[in-house]
Amino acid sequence: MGAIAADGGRGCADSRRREVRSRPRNNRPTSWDVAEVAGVSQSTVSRALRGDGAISNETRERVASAALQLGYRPDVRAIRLRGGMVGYVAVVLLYAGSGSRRSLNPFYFDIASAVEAAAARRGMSVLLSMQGDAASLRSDFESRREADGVVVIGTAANTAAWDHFARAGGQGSNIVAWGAPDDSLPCVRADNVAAGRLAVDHLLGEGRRAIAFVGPGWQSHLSFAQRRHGYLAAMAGAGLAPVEAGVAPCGDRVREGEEAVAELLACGVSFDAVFAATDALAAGAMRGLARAGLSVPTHVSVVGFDGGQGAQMCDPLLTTVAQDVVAAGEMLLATLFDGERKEGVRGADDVVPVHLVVRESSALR
Amino acid sequence: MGAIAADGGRGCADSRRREVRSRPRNNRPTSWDVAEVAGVSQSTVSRALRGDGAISNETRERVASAALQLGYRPDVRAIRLRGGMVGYVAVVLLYAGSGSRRSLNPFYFDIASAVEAAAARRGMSVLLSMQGDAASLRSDFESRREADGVVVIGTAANTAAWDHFARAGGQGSNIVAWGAPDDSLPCVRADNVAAGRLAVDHLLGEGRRAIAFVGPGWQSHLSFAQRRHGYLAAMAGAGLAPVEAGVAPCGDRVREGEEAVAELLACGVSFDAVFAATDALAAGAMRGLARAGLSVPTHVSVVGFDGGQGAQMCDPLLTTVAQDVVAAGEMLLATLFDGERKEGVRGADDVVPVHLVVRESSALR
DNA sequence: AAAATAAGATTAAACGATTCATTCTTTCGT
DNA sequence: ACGAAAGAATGAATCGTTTAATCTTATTTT
Repeated sequence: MGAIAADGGRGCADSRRREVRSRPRNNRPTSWDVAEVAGVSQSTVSRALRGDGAISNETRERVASAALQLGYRPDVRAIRLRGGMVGYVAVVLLYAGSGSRRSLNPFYFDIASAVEAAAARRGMSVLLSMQGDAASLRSDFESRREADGVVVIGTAANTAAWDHFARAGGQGSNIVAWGAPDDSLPCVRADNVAAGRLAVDHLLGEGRRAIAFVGPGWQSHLSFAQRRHGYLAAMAGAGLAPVEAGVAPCGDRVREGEEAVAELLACGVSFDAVFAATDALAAGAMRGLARAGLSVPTHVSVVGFDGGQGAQMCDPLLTTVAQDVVAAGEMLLATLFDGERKEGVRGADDVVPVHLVVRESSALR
Repeated sequence: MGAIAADGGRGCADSRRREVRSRPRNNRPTSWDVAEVAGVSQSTVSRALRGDGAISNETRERVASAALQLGYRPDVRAIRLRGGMVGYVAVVLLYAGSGSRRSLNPFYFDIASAVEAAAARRGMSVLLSMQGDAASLRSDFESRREADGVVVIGTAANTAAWDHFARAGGQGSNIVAWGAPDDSLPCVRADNVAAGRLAVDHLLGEGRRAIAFVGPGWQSHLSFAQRRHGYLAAMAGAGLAPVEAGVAPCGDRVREGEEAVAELLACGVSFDAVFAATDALAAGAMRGLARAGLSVPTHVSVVGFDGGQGAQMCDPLLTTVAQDVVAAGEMLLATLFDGERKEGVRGADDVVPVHLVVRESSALR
């Protein structure tokens, strides 16, 4: 005690520490700087700031104010090195189509954005890969293991890529998909069946009876099949016969919607409403109707599915079954990180809710 | 010393090292494992793999094969902590508008995709941030410094954010912008003046004379000002009077284009063509024309600007001045990484080329 | 009053790479 | 043959945190 009082024991200890850890003052403050200012040890700073062990209130406050004063923020790089987490979620966007005709569904960006928001809530960042082929995935995320988890987004028909992901999932990679063609890997989906029902019920409420489904009819993709199933069930429930316009497996583009409607009209099939499995297909359907001199919604009502920004570029504005993207992002990351994995059986609450957004393409005036 | 020599220096050294660094075999191999297999020191592994110092060919090969055998890949977290480059480009997308009405220009994703392709060519990956406010930027990329460079994309009116970036750039952050409001930080732009000229010349070639400009007219944003300038110059060159429809500063959304045209019509201004500063504005203009019973392109031709996927959701398909996104991505990364920085003066070849894509909205039939 | 206990704070050991300063061999020039 | 220089590999410090293991005191128990 006496000795310490002689020249300030604390100051002495500090200067010694400073010598030991020669500090070149790179640029930003570290927990050592905070410790120096607060007059405590570095580990105390760490514990005080994260509210970890036993710390007196007075010390906690002194540390907090020192940190504030210096503008201290912990360095993620060190935290991650120490803690085992990388802090990255890899988001892989899969193209539809192939070769030079490949394209990305703009809605995927809405999902990616929601994933980023959910990741930010967990203190993580997003590594984006839009090149989307199996090769780039292998080099980026599997072999280097740069991410703590991988979110694959896309309804692509690229079976090679999906096989690859399924294999990676089987080998213990932390992976989850949005819109996988089947259930061979953990997957989050919208409530597609409800979506089909919702669309049909809305159109029935408007007095439509001959409601056509525009979308991939084959078993190629579970999400599409579910939407179709909801549509068929609702039609059957109303005692109406379904009208289907075939689209190529996983077909998801404007042109394909236009061609489907054109084919329907060419065959002389009559209908007064369209439920399209995708907003892009719906936009195409509206083009096809316009080409044939039919007015939306006067002659034909159109309802799409997705609820992204694309629906607002159309004219008339597209009525659509919107997915709750925020919930989707949260659910994807929960599946990746918040336990309850490897369950195999998924409950009904693993499904992202949908709701109808009524705009101009179905509002009879 | 004597003890070590007693039973074989190398073998003993290895076992000693193993003892010292108790290895819990978390999951993936480290450079120490490679060193053990190759029978060299850990630091030699590092130097051998990155081809750094003086290493004999034989050792290099032994290390390489050991690394291959173990499937070793250096851990980014450690490299980062030590202060090296990590191979990440942060891409920040800025919202237009604010609050709950904020939205992202879909074209930004095309740019982001091009940046990713350019980054992949350099062996780098993309860290995406779409939350885009100054706060998240500060926490993500400045204070934490996770990326080797930052690409900011957006024509947002969010001056606080831009100020922040300018300050970050001034403080030595490796940063480049696409579509900054001014030249306060390194920036790559499309050849906006040429774009305005291109659009006007095309419309003149169709026989149009009263060509209206729909876009932000004020000085709010350099890119918009340049497009307007190209328009004005081309009109003056043809001896025609300009027709301008004002849009809010940095206004970039469908609704704003629609309102601008509606206002023009309400004022009794007559015109037979529109050049819009953005595809979204052009889509809005077409909506406004349709509402007024005017047909595109029969009564009025419309030309947009951007050339992203959005232009293909419109009906009729939008004629637009397309930017060479591949060149844009390459140029952004070149500015970030390939020297020639801090020049202040930028030559004409720092401008991304544009070209006209003629589709339905201006093709008189 | 001595010993046991608990609270508060400190030391030091990881985490996994890079890199500078050494050490140990060899080879070469004079 | 001896010192110098080059070549090849090693040791140890470093980056900035977290956290287990200690070390002080102050307080309570017997």
